[in-house]
Amino acid sequence: MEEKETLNIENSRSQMRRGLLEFCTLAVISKEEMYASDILEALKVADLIVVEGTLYPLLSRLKGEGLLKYAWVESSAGPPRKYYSLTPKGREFLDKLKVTWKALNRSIDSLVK
Amino acid sequence: MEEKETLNIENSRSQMRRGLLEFCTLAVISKEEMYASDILEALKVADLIVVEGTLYPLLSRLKGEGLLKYAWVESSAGPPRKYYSLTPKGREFLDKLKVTWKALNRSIDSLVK
DNA sequence: ACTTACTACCTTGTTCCGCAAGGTAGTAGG
DNA sequence: CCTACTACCTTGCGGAACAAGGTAGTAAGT
Repeated sequence: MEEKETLNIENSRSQMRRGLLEFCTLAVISKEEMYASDILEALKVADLIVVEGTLYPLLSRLKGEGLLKYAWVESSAGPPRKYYSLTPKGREFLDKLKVTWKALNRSIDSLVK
Repeated sequence: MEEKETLNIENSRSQMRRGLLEFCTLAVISKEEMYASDILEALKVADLIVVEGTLYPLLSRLKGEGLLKYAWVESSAGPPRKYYSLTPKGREFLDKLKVTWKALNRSIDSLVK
């Protein structure tokens, strides 16, 4: 029963990352059109572990909300890929999230300092 | 169907705050013993909206994990209050979360910049 | 040309957690 | 004594991350 404790910090870390995924996903796509594997890689480099089962539904949701669009692009090796990019609405949304992020940052720093 | 969009940014903001609540709650309690209303107030001041229905289960969970303890203190006006404080284990845990927070911060800044 | 490996898409079921709403009980004041 | 207030807590719901599993197109070896 006590070995849960070592897992616990990991759980808390996941919780922290949670909710930032949407923001980060939009942020990486805003720099460059990407398909799912690119996005996973970009997030992984920034230590934000995500798995396919999380990303695909997220991308679908963001597309459904009109924040993202995609284009099929044939790959030289393998099946075709969906390359995602931001819609104008997606860019506006990302800008708002950036503001939110900055504010949240200040709030938390004031609590933690 | 389209009026969801105005709600959407609020939803995303909540998602961002999510996962940071545990961290912030421990952080405010670490500065000073507090009971639930104090904690709610402290978080509200930092623009982290939380409600009772969120906080009570969280406090119970953290107590169950041995990160918090509490002492009953009689109030001059009203029912007695549970004043929470961090256990030694809670302090260690909070320190780890601070490190996590800093790292997360850097990661996200690198994605967003 | 057929089988194997690989890549890329997506779905299902579980679990966790925040939240809205509602519920209990002790204290104080008219 | 009864109404208002404060402080505790629980229940039911919904959203989202994740693990695991599933489909299908392409390529490469024999």
